[in-house]
Amino acid sequence: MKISTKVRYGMRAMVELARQSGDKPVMLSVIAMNQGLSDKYLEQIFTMLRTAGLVKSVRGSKGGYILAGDPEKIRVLDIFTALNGPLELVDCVDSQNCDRCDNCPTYPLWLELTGAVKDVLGSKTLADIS
Amino acid sequence: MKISTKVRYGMRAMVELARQSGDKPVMLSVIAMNQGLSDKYLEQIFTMLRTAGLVKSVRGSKGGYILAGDPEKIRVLDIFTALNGPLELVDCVDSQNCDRCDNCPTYPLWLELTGAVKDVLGSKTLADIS
DNA sequence: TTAAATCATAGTAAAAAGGTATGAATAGTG
DNA sequence: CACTATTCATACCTTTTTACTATGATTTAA
Repeated sequence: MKISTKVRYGMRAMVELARQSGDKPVMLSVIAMNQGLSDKYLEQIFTMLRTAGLVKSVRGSKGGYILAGDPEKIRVLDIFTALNGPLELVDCVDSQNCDRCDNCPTYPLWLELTGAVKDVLGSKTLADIS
Repeated sequence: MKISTKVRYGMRAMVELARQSGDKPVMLSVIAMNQGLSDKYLEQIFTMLRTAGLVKSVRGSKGGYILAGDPEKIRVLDIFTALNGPLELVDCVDSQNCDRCDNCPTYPLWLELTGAVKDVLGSKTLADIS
């Protein structure tokens, strides 16, 4: 059970974006350079962040990315799920696709655990960690 | 970020073992049957549980496994780490093997998150979920 | 028109997950 | 003692996921 590089890299990139918070877009190559990441891999990550509506892109020369809103309004949980997919530590937690779900002794445990993670991530914004 | 089948299967198996709590050892084939799991895969899982000192084995005919202690004394966290490996959501949390650790904005986040998970798992015993 | 950026899609090598298979070692039972 | 039932040890295998890399199209400022 590990946090993927997409989430880790993307989170760091978002913090950097928040710190650079001007009206001018920031190029991926700059972020990649500062954070020691691959340009191309970061591109994939930012495609996900854009699809999730967390950043806006400016195409063409002098383009780049900007936060889609104030860092205070962007929840860490939303960044996480954009890059990780839905936060469910076990498949049966969100989608009940297990036939022994209703008398499974461990189900409540996984539910509580997922809830604990969601609480931590959901209570913080990008501003909190920047 | 998902919980592995080893942890999930193993946790269920431990609950079953706790419920069958007699002085007689329980055969793996019985647990595998009841829980709908593969015998051979369960064997691997119980090897890990035994190595971690959570169960004791009785070899030979009429053999099987017994809990190494009272369900009240066996922490869910210990079962988890026996099957998952050390609980660190990110490598740098326990072993500081990242050179940007000290001025990494996301490090405290992953630390807190790992702590939250550890709190939930550490505060429960096998008796609590059985 | 050109250069600099994002966008889109495909490919790929390594690791991890999730098992199976084979046989040895051990111990109760007739 | 021989037989059977169990765990123990190891090796193997297939699929999925992870973590990228590559290629080229599209867009836009200058």
